[in-house]
Amino acid sequence: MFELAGLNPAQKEAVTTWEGPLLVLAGAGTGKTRVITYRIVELIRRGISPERILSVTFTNKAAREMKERTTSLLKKKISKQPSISTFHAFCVRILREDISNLGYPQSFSIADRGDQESLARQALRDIKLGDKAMQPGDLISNISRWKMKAVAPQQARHMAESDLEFLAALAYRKYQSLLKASGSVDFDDLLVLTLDLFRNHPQLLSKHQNRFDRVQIDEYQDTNNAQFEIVQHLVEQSQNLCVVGDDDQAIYAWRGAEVTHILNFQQHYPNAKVIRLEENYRCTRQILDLANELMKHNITRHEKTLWSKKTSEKDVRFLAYSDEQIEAENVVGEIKYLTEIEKVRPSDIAVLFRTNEQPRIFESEFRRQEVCYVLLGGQSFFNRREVRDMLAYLKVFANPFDQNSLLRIVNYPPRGIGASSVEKLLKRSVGGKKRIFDVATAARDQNEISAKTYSSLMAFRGLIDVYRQKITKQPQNLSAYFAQFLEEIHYEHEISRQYKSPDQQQIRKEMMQEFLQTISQYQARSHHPSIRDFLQETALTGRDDEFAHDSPVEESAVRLMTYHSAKGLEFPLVYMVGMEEGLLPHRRAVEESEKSIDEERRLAYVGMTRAMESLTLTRAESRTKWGKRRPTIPSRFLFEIRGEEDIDSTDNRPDLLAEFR
DNA sequence: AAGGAGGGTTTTTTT
DNA sequence: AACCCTCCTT
Repeated sequence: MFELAGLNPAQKEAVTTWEGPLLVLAGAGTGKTRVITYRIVELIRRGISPERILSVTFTNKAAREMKERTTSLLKKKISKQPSISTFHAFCVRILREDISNLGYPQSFSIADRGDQESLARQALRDIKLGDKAMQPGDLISNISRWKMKAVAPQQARHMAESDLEFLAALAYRKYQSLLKASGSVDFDDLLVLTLDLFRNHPQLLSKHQNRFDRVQIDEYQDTNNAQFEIVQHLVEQSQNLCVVGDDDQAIYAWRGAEVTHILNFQQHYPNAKVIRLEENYRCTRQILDLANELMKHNITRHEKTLWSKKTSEKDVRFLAYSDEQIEAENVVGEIKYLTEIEKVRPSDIAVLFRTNEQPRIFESEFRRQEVCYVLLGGQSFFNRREVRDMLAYLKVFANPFDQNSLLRIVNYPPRGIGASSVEKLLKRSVGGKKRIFDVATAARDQNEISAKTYSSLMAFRGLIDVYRQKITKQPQNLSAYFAQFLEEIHYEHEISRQYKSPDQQQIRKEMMQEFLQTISQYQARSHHPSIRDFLQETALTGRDDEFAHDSPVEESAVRLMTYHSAKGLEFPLVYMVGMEEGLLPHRRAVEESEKSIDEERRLAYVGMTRAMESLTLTRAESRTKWGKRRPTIPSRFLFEIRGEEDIDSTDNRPDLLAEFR
């Protein structure tokens, strides 16, 4: 037990409280990951069989690190492993076993964001609700909200209070039927279907209840209703639930997370014990004081007093530059100096921002000044056209009924299967229930498509089948076969043909190479590689940063990421850039409500409390957006942090804000 | 069917 | 500035 010697009394208590419900209110930097990890280790030492322990983390990265940490703490090798995974990955495991009870195929695939978007687009088109009235993204978030509240498409239609809502409900139905017809589930379905299983199949529920008798949930403040209920079902009998979180770091309300779950834990679990961790080991007092000051402006929260023993001579810095170009130049310039002259480790430095558009200018500045950087999180890689194409090909290989993906690539690169022919085939496919290949002969016989188109289509089907078979037979050659396939369809050639500028060509070919590399990396580490498994992994975890810390390049690279992706991480030096009204707090939050401002404030708090030694907040006095340069207003948070009036003149704030919109 | 020109729209955050 | 859609010509 001597490892526990390093823990403070509160931490020790949290680690050794094993029976019954436990709520650990752990402020930023108070060692909550440590507590969870030690709990797992102690439980195993106490004789609880590892596979009976379930620990749910928020990100894949956290799960990975927790696994590594537990194995190294245990010293002895154990034959069975505790279940440490994200919520979604946990649900996938359950569904792989039992989803057939819900009328889905055992081998369902997971629709990623790109799939969701094209399904939504198609649904909106079919409902004749143009992109003008509702963006695919809006439809997706509506659908997500419905699903989290367990509202079926039919119900949604009856509940609609406006025409737009009614049409959205129709689109929801269309979306869901297209999704199901392709044998896929989306992210929300993973939770909703698991809950469905638990609610309506008692014998399956008790199977899973008996499987786990210790359950831990990290970042509990960010659980949504479905997750909350799943957990409730799971621990119904044992009540051995430990949740850890911090209401001040709740930043996922927009995704359906409910802070009330952590705030009302004691009502939900009347026997709950509550332990507070309030000593911060991460930040210097200078940083922590300002962060606490900021949070005083949020009214509805658990009062807590975070304190730190760490001090430093360095103060938190507030810097303003004339525009975003100068801001980037200076921040990168300073980082260059720090890493090259002061020999600061680049991976100890993080640049944090609110939106995914912000890092662009920093990226080119890092490249120009030749400082190694890495852009973490974000789905930008998977939004690239080339990557989406290649994913679509893989999906067609993996799932012949994935019509959505097939449509994306059936004529790309162009092979003589035009839009109007596809349109006619689609009409015959009965809403995706039949494949376009299967209705092609009939369409040709009735002269709906030309003989030429027909033969291209059949040749394409043949090619797909050949490669599908090759890959199925020898999945260990996945990446080689796929590269060969791309060669055969002249994909790279198509890039050169389509993009005139050498710059564009190079970037796009690099994307293609990078994707191929992602496949080889997957193949190298997987014991039983398969397309389906690869796709599942990419859908659940995005691009694999998994081996980030192994690779020497990334080890020596400055970190760039959003506040959301920085959650749970820490860095000796942190730069928060673009501290302006409209960016942080984001414009949409400002337009919405006071509540959304509170969440933006928590976002700023999360950002500040990532910093261990040094924190710098910068802003640009003017910024170019949509091709227009506009003056900006300092973020209100800058004032709140330092006590209202401190900062430069703010007389014209309301007018400028109007102009910003 | 293919390719190009032109016009309009877009950017919150992600498992 | 990047992307998508639509329309027009070949």
